[in-house]
Amino acid sequence: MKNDLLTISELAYFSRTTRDTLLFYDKIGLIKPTTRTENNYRYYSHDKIATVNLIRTLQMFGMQLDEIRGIIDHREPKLFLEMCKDFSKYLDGRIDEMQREKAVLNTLRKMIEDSIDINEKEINYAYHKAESIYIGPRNDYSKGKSDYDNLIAFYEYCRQKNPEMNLNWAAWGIFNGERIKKRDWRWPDHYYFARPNSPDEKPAGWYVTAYTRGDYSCTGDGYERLLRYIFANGLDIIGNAYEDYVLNELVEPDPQNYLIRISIQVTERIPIEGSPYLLP
Amino acid sequence: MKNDLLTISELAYFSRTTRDTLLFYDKIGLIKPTTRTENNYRYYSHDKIATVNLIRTLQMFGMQLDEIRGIIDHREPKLFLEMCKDFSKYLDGRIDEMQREKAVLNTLRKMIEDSIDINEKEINYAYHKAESIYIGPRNDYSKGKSDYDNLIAFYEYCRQKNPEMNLNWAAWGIFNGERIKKRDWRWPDHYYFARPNSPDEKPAGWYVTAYTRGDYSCTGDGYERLLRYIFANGLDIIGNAYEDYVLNELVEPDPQNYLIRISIQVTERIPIEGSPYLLP
DNA sequence: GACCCTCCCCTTAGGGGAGGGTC
DNA sequence: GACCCTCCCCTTAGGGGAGGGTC
Repeated sequence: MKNDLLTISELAYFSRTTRDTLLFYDKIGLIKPTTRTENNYRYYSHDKIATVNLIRTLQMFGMQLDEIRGIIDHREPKLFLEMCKDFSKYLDGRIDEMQREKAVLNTLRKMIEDSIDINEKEINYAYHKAESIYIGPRNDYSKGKSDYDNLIAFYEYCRQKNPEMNLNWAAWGIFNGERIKKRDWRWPDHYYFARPNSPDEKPAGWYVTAYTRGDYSCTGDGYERLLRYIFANGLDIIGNAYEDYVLNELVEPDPQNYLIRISIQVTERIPIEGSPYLLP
Repeated sequence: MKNDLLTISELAYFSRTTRDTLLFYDKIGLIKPTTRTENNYRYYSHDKIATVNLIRTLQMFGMQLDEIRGIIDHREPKLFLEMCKDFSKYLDGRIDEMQREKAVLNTLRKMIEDSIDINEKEINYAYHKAESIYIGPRNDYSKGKSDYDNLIAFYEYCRQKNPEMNLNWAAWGIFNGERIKKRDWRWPDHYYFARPNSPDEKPAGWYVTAYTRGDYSCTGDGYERLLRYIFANGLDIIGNAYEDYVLNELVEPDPQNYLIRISIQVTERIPIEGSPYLLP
């Protein structure tokens, strides 16, 4: 230290950064040394510590060094208050979205965990609580449009309605119950995401559930078993069918091992005197 | 489309990415085309759509492409559940920290806003509610250690106790009241941060507050005015002095314009019959 | 005309040396 | 011996052309 000036390493220490960073800031003209001696050594005044702090804070607000260079000599309280407000709003949005992501993650997790000890051939008949979901527009298969085209349209729809939305989770399918009765389960009528606090819901009620193994076009076997069960037990389809892709590309390299869960909303079974409420 | 294979642009469309990205993935061997024709055109099978989705999801979990390449052929439910748990924990931590950041931001904002229409020469005597703050260890000025050294030690202390903590906000100073009585206000005894849900607090009680303008070494004038006020009004110092750097390097290019707020905890004034409770 | 290919250069914010001089 | 300097190369995940061939 000479004349109360700091060497480059001292400044790095006091401003909790590295010598390399300061060399870089010098190079791009963001923080120039207060003076350079004849042997080219850099010396900095103490107030550069504050400048480094300022830069770090502005970086935290999401600014690039280029912008920061523009702003650094035009600081003023009003501007800072504006940035605070913006950043606060940004934090609100991120917090909100992260909370949603967590909820979706837990849904996925529970679904996978539940699937580990299922009996694949068993049909389940049970009451389901309502679930908040996000339903896309009705799919359009005219003019040779494929299910992929519809998936793209669904993602596009989500992005427009809700730009913050995380679109990386697999979308699932909804099939109108009337179509299932006609044994037409090739393509879903809607795509949907699990998503808390959404305007839509999968309604509460009684559902029959089956699992099928294989890729997304191999659901026929599951539907056949469900229809047989429904018929044998005097039930009736009164809502939609939901396909959830439980084990999918996220966890299974081989499409032949994908696991799909199909749930169809049906009538409540009226208990009959002397007979068990649920079939074995 | 030929033989049910996708061209590179079709795959890009269906997997909501760009042609450039797929060229890049081919180059680094992350997704190779299913086949290449003699003229070097790339053709992809449909299941590559799932692969792109997988990559995007793993990226969201914070993975680099290098790691992803290692994992992509070893997918399995257990591994995915692990990653879900890790990511969920990470989200919890980030949400928590962002909420704290927001609160700190609001404190800063309120302080700056409050300072806009103050009368700089006025002394304020008022009851303050308790505030949650984060206090560092006692500063050590032996062996020529500077206040900067102590600030570094404070930051280091914070980082060790709480690695997630955001350290970019200005730290403020605490001065023992007994030292203030002896007119020794050169260096703070502790540094502290505003921080909600901290173990420490600035206690509730009666405080006298003054503002001073100038850099961090120009606080003498403020303390002198406060001591005169305290004496003139028959008050006594019964707690610490807190220096808050209201307008600092974040908002003011010129250190001569920094604004510092000094609050000292004092006795409650007993109202005297016929006299106003507060001095003008 | 729209789509495909292969080079090749560019971006952010520094980090990591090598080779040589200075407190 | 610890610190300083100036080159120079490297990193991530692609984006943006140029120049030439193909559906």
